[in-house]
Amino acid sequence: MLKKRNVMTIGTLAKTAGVGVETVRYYQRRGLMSEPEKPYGGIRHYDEQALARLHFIRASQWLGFSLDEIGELLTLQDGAHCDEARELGEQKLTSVRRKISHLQQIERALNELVQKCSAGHGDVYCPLMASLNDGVEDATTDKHKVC
Amino acid sequence: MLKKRNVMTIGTLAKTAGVGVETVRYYQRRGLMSEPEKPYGGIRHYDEQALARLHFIRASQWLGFSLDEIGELLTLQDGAHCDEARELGEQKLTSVRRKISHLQQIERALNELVQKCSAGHGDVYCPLMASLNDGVEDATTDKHKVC
DNA sequence: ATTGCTTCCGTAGTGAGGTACGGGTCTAAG
DNA sequence: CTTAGACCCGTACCTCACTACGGAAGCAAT
Ligand SMILES: [Zn+2]
Ligand SMILES: [Zn+2]
Ligand SMILES: [Zn+2]
Ligand SMILES: [Zn+2]
Repeated sequence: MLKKRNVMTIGTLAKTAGVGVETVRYYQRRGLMSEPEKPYGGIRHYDEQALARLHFIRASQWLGFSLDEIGELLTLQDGAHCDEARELGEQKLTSVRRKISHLQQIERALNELVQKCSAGHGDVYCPLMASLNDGVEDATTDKHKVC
Repeated sequence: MLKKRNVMTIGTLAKTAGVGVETVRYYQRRGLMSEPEKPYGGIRHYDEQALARLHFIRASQWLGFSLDEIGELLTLQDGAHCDEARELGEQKLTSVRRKISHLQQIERALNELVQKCSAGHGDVYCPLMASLNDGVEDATTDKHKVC
């Protein structure tokens, strides 16, 4: 794993960025990274630009962007289109907030069910199971259609 | 769509429960629902038990259970194993809470990026893009490995 | 009786984001 | 010089929860 001053093989690149080799090749197939020219009969080498690109992809991915959206972000990377990139970011922020409130709804419902069950119902029907059979009351059908 | 006193065809059942016919058949293949006996050369009919089962599945699914987990829940449905079902519920609750805090982390990071960008950086580098290139600082790599 | 919607049944495809395999070629260490 | 371990490349496979397809047969209305 000698990287002669920012020149790496695909394996070193992948390990440095914390992804698998196959993942890098997959990003290349998706058009998110370019494949360097191969010296005659030799092995491709990658520089720190490639590493930066991998960082960009993983960071964007962590923020919730899909690989398609990341492709779009990459075309806006030149700095001249930062308002469009910000627009994408705002949309993603909205969708993240929607996901959070969806999960919080679920959290409340689930917590209530577990509480009711563990509050000891003496050999009568289990309110947890009963609620599942009834459809978790109004929580599921009604509100889920909204979000 | 005549349901002669709680007897339905698969299509009526599906529509009543708000799912597709194919979905019902898929649940049958998964072993989550049983397939009623078919009268000679005729059409299977479903009763309200089947409908209740569909409600159970969709409610559990809404709470974040996978179809495999729902299969497990169904075997605990008899009321004698409600502590085991509650255990599953508690695990799911934990995982939902983990997801929420994960998303909240993302929400903070994304919000900060968008704010910094829209606060007008006069034709200099865009902090949003810069952060993506750098890996969104400590947020991504470090903390994501924890959760 | 003919049209036209369902049901029945098996198989196959979707999307997202990879992961695995297999056979060939390179290269570095011993 | 040999051999272990990368690399190269295409293709297939994976999970999850559906969704679609295709052809035969049933059932209801016109
Ligand atoms: Zn209980
Ligand atoms: Zn929802
Ligand atoms: Zn900007
Ligand atoms: Zn995480």
